[in-house]
Amino acid sequence: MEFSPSECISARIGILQRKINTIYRTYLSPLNISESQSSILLVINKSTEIGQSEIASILNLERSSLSRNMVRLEKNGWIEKNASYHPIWSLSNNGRKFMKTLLPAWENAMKEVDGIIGNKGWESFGTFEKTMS
Amino acid sequence: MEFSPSECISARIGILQRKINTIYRTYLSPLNISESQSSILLVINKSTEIGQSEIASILNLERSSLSRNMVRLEKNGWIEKNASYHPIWSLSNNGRKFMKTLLPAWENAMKEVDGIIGNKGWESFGTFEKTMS
DNA sequence: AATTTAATGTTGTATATACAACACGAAGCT
DNA sequence: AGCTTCGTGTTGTATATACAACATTAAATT
Repeated sequence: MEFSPSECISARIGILQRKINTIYRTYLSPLNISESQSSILLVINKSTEIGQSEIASILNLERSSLSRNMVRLEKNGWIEKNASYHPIWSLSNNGRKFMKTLLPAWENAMKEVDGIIGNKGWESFGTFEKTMS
Repeated sequence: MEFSPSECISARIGILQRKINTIYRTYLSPLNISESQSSILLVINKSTEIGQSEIASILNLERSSLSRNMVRLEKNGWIEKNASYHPIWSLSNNGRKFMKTLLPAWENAMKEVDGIIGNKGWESFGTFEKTMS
């Protein structure tokens, strides 16, 4: 037996993500936005205009998963598309306004994580991430 | 601005988990079991007998989330409990049999991840994990 | 230009997850 | 003993995710 079950990388990374997302939710839920939706907004905000498949590629999300996220974000009035099929997405006016409250909340979540993991955490995570890319 | 949005730890760890789970699924789905359910079976298998709240604590799962996972695992016939409330769980005969096919499949998933991340990946992940515990 | 093929988006179905609210049971307290 | 409190388990509701199947558009081939 080469590996011990307690080493299970999938279980371990799942535990870590649940811990991190719990922290994020304390900052994001007052704004009525989830971590997943926040991630997508950050991607759109960075690119100004971006195709749906490119968002899926960046976040490694299955097409159908992203499709449903986009419906939710659009329903919340934060994003808009230029066509019904193969849409190019951008933030709506409302969405740009919303980013002004989202970004500070997101920064606070990042700061709390930073206070826990420290430089050592950032560095080791970055090293691990590179081995997966 | 202290952090750049592209550094978002929650988004990044989500991407990594989706990548890893995709690998796991190629090995586990032929056995008709999900990664989450597999993780729980590994925990029960290790402890022989274990309370539900302890499983939740080990995997950092919300009570209600675990509750539904247990229903699914029980429905699949892999686990059994000694009481209807505050149950102590253990593998069923069927479950013990199933572990003989699950463990090799799980090992293959681990080996594929190992081939990607290598020693550097394991070490950096372990370092990161410690900063979160 | 018409047809075929590939890429992309959505819908059906199932699992996974969390929070809130509720239910139950075990200790403690009086 | 009766009541209260706390820990624990389940159910209601919403979001998140993936795969399969289908729909639609774009691209390529003839």
